[in-house]
Amino acid sequence: MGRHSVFVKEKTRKGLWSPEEDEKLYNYITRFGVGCWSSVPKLAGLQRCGKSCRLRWINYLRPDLKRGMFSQEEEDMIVTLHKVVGNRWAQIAAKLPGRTDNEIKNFWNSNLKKKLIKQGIDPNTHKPLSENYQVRNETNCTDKASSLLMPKLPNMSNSAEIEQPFHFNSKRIFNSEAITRQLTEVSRNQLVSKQVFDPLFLYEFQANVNPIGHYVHHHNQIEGNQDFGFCSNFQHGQMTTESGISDSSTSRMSTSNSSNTMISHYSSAGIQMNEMLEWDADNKIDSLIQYPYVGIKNEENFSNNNNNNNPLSGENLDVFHHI
DNA sequence: AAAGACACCAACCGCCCAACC
DNA sequence: TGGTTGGGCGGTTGGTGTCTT
Repeated sequence: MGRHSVFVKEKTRKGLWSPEEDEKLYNYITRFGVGCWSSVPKLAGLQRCGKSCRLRWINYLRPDLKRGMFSQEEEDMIVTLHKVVGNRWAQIAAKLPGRTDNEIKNFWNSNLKKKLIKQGIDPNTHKPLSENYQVRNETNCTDKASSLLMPKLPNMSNSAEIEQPFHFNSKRIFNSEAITRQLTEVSRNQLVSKQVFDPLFLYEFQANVNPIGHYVHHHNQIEGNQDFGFCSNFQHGQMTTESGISDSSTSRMSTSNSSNTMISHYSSAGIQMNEMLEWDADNKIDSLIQYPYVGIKNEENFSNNNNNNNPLSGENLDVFHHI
């Protein structure tokens, strides 16, 4: 690892974290805070490198993590931001409270990328695929996303064919089909050129979902954020649902089936206009990312919600008792 | 029922950069 | 001023679960 000589000298564990390791790290950080990561493993009694501890904390143990499914706003937000900043996941994550760059990156690669391609949009350029396809064919481009998926693409000049979902895994396509059904050529263009939040769309979207199971998990996650992102049925490395099925793309539904459906859905995005406007890294983005949230009622402040929680409460530490 | 294919995601790797000495 | 260290980031990999054949 070159400069990170510590990792070579010390016997460091690799691979998945055990519940005991999680507990040690969690207890240490919540008690003493994040100082020098390189000293954390020793002080916390872990045989991990500091870098690994940092990653584990940031991507998994951190109390303010939202976890669970991405809401439609979050999806739109990611697409919109990616259009502007590209693969700068950290920048995108900074605008999505409770989400990590790694999480967003994975979600993009496993879900959004394909969704965009299905919509006839090149995920790299955010332009219609038909144009790029021609260019790529001419230049023999070996881009992974395009080259792998391109052979399956229908003729994008035929709008009727665009409506046909590709032959993805029948279960996993579940959400995507619902989305695709909603997306006429016009609406799809709107999605790209101007993000539009459509509650009805979401309502229909959810109508196909078993109200129990995956969904309940997410519901608890968002509205009952008292447990810092650890839900009561937390298991090591997994956020399980009542049906015992771990989260997957299949369960990426909007947030609530309660009477507060839309409200919690709105707030679940955890995005506020003032937060966006504070983003000085790329001012040109601001104008782009404001419109999806116009008119959105944000009754809860995700950040505040989290800040009000006590990270050292027994409830939070209780998560490890379930492991 | 079993094997292969596929999808997801946690974690690792390597590079970059800023801070420190 | 140059070397070292630590943190951050994006790309990639490998394990695991699920689906298809």
